[in-house]
Amino acid sequence: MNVTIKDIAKEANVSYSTVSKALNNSPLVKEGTKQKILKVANQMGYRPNLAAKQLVNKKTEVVGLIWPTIDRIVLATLVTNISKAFEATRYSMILSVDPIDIAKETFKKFQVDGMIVFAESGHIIPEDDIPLVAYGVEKKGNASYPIIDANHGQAMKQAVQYLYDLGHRQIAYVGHIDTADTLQLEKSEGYQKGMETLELSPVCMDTNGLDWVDGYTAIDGLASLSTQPTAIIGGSYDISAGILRALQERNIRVPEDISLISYDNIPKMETMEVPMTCIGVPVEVLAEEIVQAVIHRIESDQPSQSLILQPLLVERQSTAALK
Amino acid sequence: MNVTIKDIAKEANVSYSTVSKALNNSPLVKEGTKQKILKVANQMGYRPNLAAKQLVNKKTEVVGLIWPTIDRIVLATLVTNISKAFEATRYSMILSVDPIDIAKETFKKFQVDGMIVFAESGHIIPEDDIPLVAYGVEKKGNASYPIIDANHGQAMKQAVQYLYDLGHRQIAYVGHIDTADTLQLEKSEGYQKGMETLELSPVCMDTNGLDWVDGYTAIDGLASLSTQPTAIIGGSYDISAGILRALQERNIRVPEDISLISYDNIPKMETMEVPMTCIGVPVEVLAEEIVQAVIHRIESDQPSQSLILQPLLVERQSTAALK
DNA sequence: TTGTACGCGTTATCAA
DNA sequence: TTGATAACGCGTACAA
Repeated sequence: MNVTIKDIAKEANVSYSTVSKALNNSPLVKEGTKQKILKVANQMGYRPNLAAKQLVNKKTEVVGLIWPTIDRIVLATLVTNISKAFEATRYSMILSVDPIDIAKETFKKFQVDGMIVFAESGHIIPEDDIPLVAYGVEKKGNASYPIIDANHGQAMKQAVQYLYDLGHRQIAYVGHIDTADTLQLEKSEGYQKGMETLELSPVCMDTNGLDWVDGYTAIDGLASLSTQPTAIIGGSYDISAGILRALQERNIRVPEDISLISYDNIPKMETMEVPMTCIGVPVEVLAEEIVQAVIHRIESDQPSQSLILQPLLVERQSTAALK
Repeated sequence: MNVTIKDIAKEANVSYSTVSKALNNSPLVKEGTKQKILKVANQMGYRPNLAAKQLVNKKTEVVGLIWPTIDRIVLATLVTNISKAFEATRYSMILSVDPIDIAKETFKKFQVDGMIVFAESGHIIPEDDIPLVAYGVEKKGNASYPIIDANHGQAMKQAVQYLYDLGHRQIAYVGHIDTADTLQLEKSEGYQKGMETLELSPVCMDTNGLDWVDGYTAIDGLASLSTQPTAIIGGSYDISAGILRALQERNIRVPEDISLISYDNIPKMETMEVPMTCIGVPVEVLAEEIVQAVIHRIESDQPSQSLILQPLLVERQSTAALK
């Protein structure tokens, strides 16, 4: 049997409503008694009963995160960061790896206050009464919920400009190009626009996938290019890791022979064999924005805005000025 | 505002206690009224309030799964399968990716009925009042909770025997050998014992890691072996995928030139470039056993037993009899 | 400043 | 077979 506020009341010789007030830090109770009650509660190992609270408040202070594509590991870092970001709030987060519909049912059962959804690009989620925020979904038509996403195109343009400023003119993009995945398309298009703006001719190497091995094997095509690039932009962490390895095996030094910059701004970039210069919305920022967005949506009546976050370039040792 | 049993009672002209009975399919209510009530409830879109139920029952019918090492993707398949396995029960599952201690706190707050923990090998989890089942943790001393695990050593012996029966005598093991990870050690030791039993001399190739690339690069050492293996046992899915690719790039055909069998019994093995013969506890079985174990622990007073599950060999096209 | 009493939505016990 | 009522643990208006 768990200890309740009544038990505490008995122990502290006060009524249980006073205990309730004290525990909720109400100004309606004298500081002295408050302290005494808090102390007793602590000693007895009191834990509030969420169910009872919820029954009264009609609030759970829980947000559900729906992550149906658990096998796409890229998002794991983001999930971890979102989870951390919630620690600073009064909300807790629970996770479901079920398909969206099933997960929504489960979360409704739990009466979560809000939901975050990671969905495939272009996919619209039917929204019902529970506040919902989506991450990385293309805004087709008018979704009724806010969408948080990174500005992938802008990131690519910025990467091109950065390399340009270092003196590079032969800049290749290695990523998944021939795909229906709008996220990937935004990246390759951003790269191309960036190149055109600077009057450079784009060189794309298609990885035909998003895994390490795809970046690794794409470099096989390097030799057959008519002009050798002095800098490469990798489309994602995994791809860039594969690229880096492939270059090293060919004794092409990074950054002395080729500069390499990667999309995705995550801590792992720091600890690669060659610490990687990268571009993208820092994953902590992304997490924080997503968390703030759901909370805002839950607590405010004003409609929440969709949000496109701007990328940040972090310079490390994989890029250098052209000699 | 959600519809409650009282609303239904009013609508159906019965008392709300009758509604409660009807909804719980109690035999204490006439079939006719039961049907009527069910129909009304359905029409009104009734959803039971979990919090209220929980307040009375002291049960949430929720199990929490703690998965702190979210970045080790191997477990993703298992998580998905466990989630599916729960669908057939009256329990729901929620997930936390926080460190064990924090996750336990969160789950206690939710008053989950039980927990499943994926922990690092050799790590003992302090258990408190709430039923707990661990997966894949070495039983050091006497943990107070049951541990479900696969018999990795046995799996390796079985793999060796299988290849032996196909006529192979030069059987190499490619996996992470020089490590403190007891899971990996059990595998390599199982292999060695299996070889010794058949009076064959073991040949180990250390991958120094568990990723795709580790299997891929380990094959670099193949040429320098004094005797070429006719069969290889890969230590995990990722490793074997790397091995397969490396072999193909060297124009070594699987299974014509070398037979390849992999540890890990997961559906993905089926869809590899060469459908992979594999050994291990089928992930669906593992999931089912884990789910049954928690539920048993929750619902029965008898102490639950730890469980070592036996592997199953699935023959596909990556292995063949020695010509 | 503290205590009393009620209600949240449900189950369970007992009386009708 | 049905209905009234207490209880679960907590928050809160209202009374003391």
